[in-house]
Amino acid sequence: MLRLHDSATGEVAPLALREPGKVSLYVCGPTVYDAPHLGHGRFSLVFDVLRRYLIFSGLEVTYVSNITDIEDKIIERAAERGITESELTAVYEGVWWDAMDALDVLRPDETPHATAYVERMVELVGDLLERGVAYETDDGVYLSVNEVPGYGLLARQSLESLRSGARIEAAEDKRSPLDFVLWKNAKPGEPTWDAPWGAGRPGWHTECVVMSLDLLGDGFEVHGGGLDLMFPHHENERAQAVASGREFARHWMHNGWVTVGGEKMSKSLGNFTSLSDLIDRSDPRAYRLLVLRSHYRSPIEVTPETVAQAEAGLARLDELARRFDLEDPLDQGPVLPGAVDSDAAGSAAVDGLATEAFVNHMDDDLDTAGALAVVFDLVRQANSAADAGDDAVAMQSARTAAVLVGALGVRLAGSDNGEIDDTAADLVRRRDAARAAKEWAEADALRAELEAAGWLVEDSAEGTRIRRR
RNA sequence: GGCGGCGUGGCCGAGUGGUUUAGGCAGGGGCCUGCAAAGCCCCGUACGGCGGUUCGAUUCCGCCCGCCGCCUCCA
Repeated sequence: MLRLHDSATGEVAPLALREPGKVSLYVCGPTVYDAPHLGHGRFSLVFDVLRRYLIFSGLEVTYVSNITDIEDKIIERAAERGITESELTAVYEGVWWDAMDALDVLRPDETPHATAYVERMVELVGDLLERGVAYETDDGVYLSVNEVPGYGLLARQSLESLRSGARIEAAEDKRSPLDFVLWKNAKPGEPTWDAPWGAGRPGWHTECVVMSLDLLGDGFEVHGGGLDLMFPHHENERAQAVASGREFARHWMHNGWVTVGGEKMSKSLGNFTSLSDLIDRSDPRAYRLLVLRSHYRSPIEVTPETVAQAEAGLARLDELARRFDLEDPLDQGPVLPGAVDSDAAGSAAVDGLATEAFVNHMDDDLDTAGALAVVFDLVRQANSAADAGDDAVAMQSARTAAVLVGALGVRLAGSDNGEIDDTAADLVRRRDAARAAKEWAEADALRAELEAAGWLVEDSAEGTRIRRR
């Protein structure tokens, strides 16, 4: 059984299901006012891996991740560009999904948009006002954190210590500096929606509260996001839910930072910050492997060097797929638990011990680095057995490696050698002839020519093989 | 000020109270190869510092040093 770290308790605990066999995840998605950066990529990959692993474990998974399409920054950015908010968000939502597809992140089962849920948010705020836990000011409606049981749970600090650390000016009409806005009263030029207490727009990520509870129901299993969302973003979501008498998420998961030079990545740093840049400059699978190589709660360094290391690891996996002519495990979507005991190719079944080791690592709060080590051990075993002529063992290890790596969402680029054009094909023919005639100088020259054209050249019993590099 | 995280061999990065050990990348030696490439085999004996607990600590405890993060809208 999967055990996960819970940000609310700081402890690793078994995933508690509402209903046997089913699990629901809500992951805070992007605010679409700009292109995604590496941090967005990381959380998407982390929770995609979780989702795939839950499916691999045999659970029926419902995965919801929102698009926040109304927010201060959206309004500002749209105004700067002289376009409407919806024009702006349409553009960046498109960029978002392109990046997700490139990373092989599965589309969520539902992707609710904040603007489609404003009515429900109005109901929630109305309910909170009725219950007397929220109050109106000239600016809007605020939640009174003193009325919320356990406020500070995710910050893991008491209300008192939070209050003492508050660096904001004790604002306007707020009763407590920690009270936060649920509804912002209308300002000229801003999008507004009607509400009984006055037109305006939603405040503190009320959409996540409404959408998660609407789509997944009370007490859904996992709520996740980046570490920076823990407080105050998620704290405030929880506060709204709890204050309205609802049971919110059972587990809170937060992934660590992407760092650059040891510091939290920020938009002003480095040129590797854009997710699209990374995808363009490197094998998109490299980022997944990079994310997988470290624990999801640890910071990761994304540098040209670490990306290159990941690509080198990928090359090793691809080489395995090529050697054993393995199918891409992702071709049929997420890898299902049946993959480990089926015998689809009519070849040896998978390595049970290795699979068990893999599962043990993953069940331990997603020790993907350990799980990956199991996979690489299998790669070596497969090659080693094949070198020794033990094809049955080799095939079993290779198949197991493919299934397990597929369970993590890593695609194998086995047989895709790139299109071999006529010029290259001709060079290959001439090289084979030269080699047959033992004209080594000529063969070497032809190899150099192929390499200069971007081909990776390998000799084999069947003759010269080339593929794109 | 409050709260939290981290410091592992050239690099990245797991893990553990003690028998052999992560794993990847890079590097050295070897096998294979016409030469390569790929693959395989062998090699580095690492855990910030100082104490403590212990038969024994990188792993537990304390202190120190260094780095990083959160404390109102940042994944």
